[in-house]
Amino acid sequence: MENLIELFGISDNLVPQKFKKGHILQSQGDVNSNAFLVKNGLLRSYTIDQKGKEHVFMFAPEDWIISDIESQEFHHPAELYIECLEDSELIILNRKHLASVELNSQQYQHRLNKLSRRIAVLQRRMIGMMSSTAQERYEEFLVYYPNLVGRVSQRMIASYLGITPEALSKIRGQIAKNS
Amino acid sequence: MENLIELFGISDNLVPQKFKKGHILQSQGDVNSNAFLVKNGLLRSYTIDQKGKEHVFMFAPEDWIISDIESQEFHHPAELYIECLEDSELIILNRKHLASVELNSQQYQHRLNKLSRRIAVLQRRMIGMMSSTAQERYEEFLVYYPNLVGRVSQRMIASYLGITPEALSKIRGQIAKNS
DNA sequence: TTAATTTCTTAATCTGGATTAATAGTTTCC
DNA sequence: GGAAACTATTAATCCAGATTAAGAAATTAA
Repeated sequence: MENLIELFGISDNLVPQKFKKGHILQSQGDVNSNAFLVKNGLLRSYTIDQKGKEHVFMFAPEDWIISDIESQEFHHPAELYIECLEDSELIILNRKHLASVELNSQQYQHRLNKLSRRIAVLQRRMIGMMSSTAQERYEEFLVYYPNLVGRVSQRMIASYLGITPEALSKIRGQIAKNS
Repeated sequence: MENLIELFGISDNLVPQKFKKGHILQSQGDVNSNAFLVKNGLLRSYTIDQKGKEHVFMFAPEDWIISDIESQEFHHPAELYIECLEDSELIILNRKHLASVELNSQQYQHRLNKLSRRIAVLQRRMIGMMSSTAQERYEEFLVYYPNLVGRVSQRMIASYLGITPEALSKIRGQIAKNS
């Protein structure tokens, strides 16, 4: 906990709050969106598009921070829902916490580092989306997030990969057969 | 120019350098990658995948900064090529410049803000990629980057959108017909 | 504990965009 | 200034993954 204060420069309201599986922490359109630090449990963010279809944007297991950056930093209505996939303990970081005035150089560097990593992940995912088949993306997912497999439904993995559950099921059948 | 110093905390080597259209500033695999601030001209970053196909990752017109964040921040070999699409004047920012020790709070905030915006753009693009048709993505591109249309070839717009030039040509034909 | 809902799978059919190919401009550059 | 190399377009064919449908297994709720 001290760690958090040191690294992020957050000094109060650090008591983790408990939420039940299925709880929606934030909805599309919300204007005062928060960031959530996962102490334990699992969250996901997702959108629902014009055609009513859900698309998982990211998963956040222990020690991850999840938020709709555009909404949080630039005060836009949130595009993303944020939902508990398991009973979770979370530290809620609102704009006030994150915009605390006096950070030291190390704390700023830490935040810059976190954001850079996020960009790197998105860059890799975007490139994968443009250049790899669904099967290749699934296999990469298994390598990058082995700890999420089994904890998250196939339906949601499919959604994260940008395909239907039926397509993922077929791919899994293929992989099982060829091995 | 003073502006740059103030905002970014970069104090030397600020002389812009000139490069010709077609010049490759950085290649996939390079280990000491830079960031490039475009004073004027136009750059793009792109990858070439296993199958030898090119995918445009981003365009950078005047006042944009372009880099392969993962390579630059985390010292990985670059995934992205960076190329001049027009004769350009650039300020090259190497790791030393960007890691300068003494930044003030405002300068840190400025950098955090820049990275957050980049994440917001990638988030929107990722969601669009998962939930919109090629035509919808093209129409959104026209709205978001009207100044790039005409300056960049159809081939590269198609690549940015994640489709072939033939598919984009068909879409353009459709749009022209229905209006 | 049973009923209702959700998840996963298999299979048939459909479709948006890829691939291949051919033609007509444009640029580039000896 | 002319050949070679790219760019854009149209059209025919193809295919990865979507859609639709239906049944079996697992979860949730009452």
